[in-house]
Amino acid sequence: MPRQRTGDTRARIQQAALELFAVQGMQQTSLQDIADRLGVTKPALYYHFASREDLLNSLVEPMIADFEAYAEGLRVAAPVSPRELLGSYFDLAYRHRAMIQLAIRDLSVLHELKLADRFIEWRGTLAELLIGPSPSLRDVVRCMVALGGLSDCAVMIEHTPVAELREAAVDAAYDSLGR
Amino acid sequence: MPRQRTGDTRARIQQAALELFAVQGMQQTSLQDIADRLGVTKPALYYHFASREDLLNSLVEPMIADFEAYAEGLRVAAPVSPRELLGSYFDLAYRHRAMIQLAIRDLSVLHELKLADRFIEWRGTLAELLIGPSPSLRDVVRCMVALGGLSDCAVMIEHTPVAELREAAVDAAYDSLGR
DNA sequence: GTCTATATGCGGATAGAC
DNA sequence: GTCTATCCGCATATAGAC
Repeated sequence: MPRQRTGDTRARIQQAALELFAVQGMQQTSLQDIADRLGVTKPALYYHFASREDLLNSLVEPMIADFEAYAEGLRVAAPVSPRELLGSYFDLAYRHRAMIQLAIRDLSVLHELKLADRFIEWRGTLAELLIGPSPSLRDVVRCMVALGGLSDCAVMIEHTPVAELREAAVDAAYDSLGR
Repeated sequence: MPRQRTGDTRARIQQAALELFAVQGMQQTSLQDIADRLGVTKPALYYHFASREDLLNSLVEPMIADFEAYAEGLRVAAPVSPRELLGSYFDLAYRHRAMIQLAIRDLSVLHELKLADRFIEWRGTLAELLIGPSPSLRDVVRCMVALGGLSDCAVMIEHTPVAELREAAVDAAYDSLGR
């Protein structure tokens, strides 16, 4: 590989980290591993990131922003049909499937980064749109099956074209709502 | 608290470990933490367990045995109806909900303990009974939504009486199968 | 921007006294 | 059965030269 033209080292660190995370998980990946993979030393990383947590945060940031925008958009937008909602939620999960796989594999890290609370909040927003406020137990259950199953399919199943997967997943999720 | 009558230290170690795991996760809990909680020192733990991994294994063992017996039982038993299957799977997940919560929170540990493969195998056994061999994409998706949603409900939702929760979850899962 | 060298701490694990 | 003392390795992080 040719040497990088200019100072995009920060981005290269992030990419190396993601590649290693995908193989061995976030928590099992040390700064040493990352530095080795780039052929630099640990202190070099500290020039670009204040701390390990700073690096992690920079990787998770884009997903957070997207999820937060999605939830906020739903809050202010005109009501949509359940199928539309399920479909757009699938798309959201699918966009960030790589990061979600990491998060699932290492929930503790997301706990460190204080994301768990936000996840719950996002889910709550969706749930209320699907089944309204003060839902019954049956509603809560159906909502958990629908949204959980939907994101599971988006993240865990490899299939192209995606449109096929999306349609099948939305159908199953919709059925689990029991109308 | 009164001092323990006799040498049930091994069990007390296991209990202390589980309590700490529930609060801070398996991977984040060191032997030092466990020893401190019992008011003993680290080497004392090594009298009762050969290693940290040995301790972890001893905690997970009962669940493994139960899951394996369940899968084996299905393999040899006469075919059951989808609703019966979903119901018994709910019961299984509910029995071990505490341990499953830990496992979800720390998938990497189960990876260490080489349980991931078995989990996949268990799921496969169930899936085949639900949708037969060589399933279509739509079948795979529906199966993932049904079984994933079912165990999510068994593990994540606090509700008594359990029978109510079970019925609602099985209904939702059954609907997601689309007949 | 990246290096060498180093501080500091915590993790699991063992030796050997009591 | 439990202790004190200790080894070893690896983690994050910093100081300061180039």
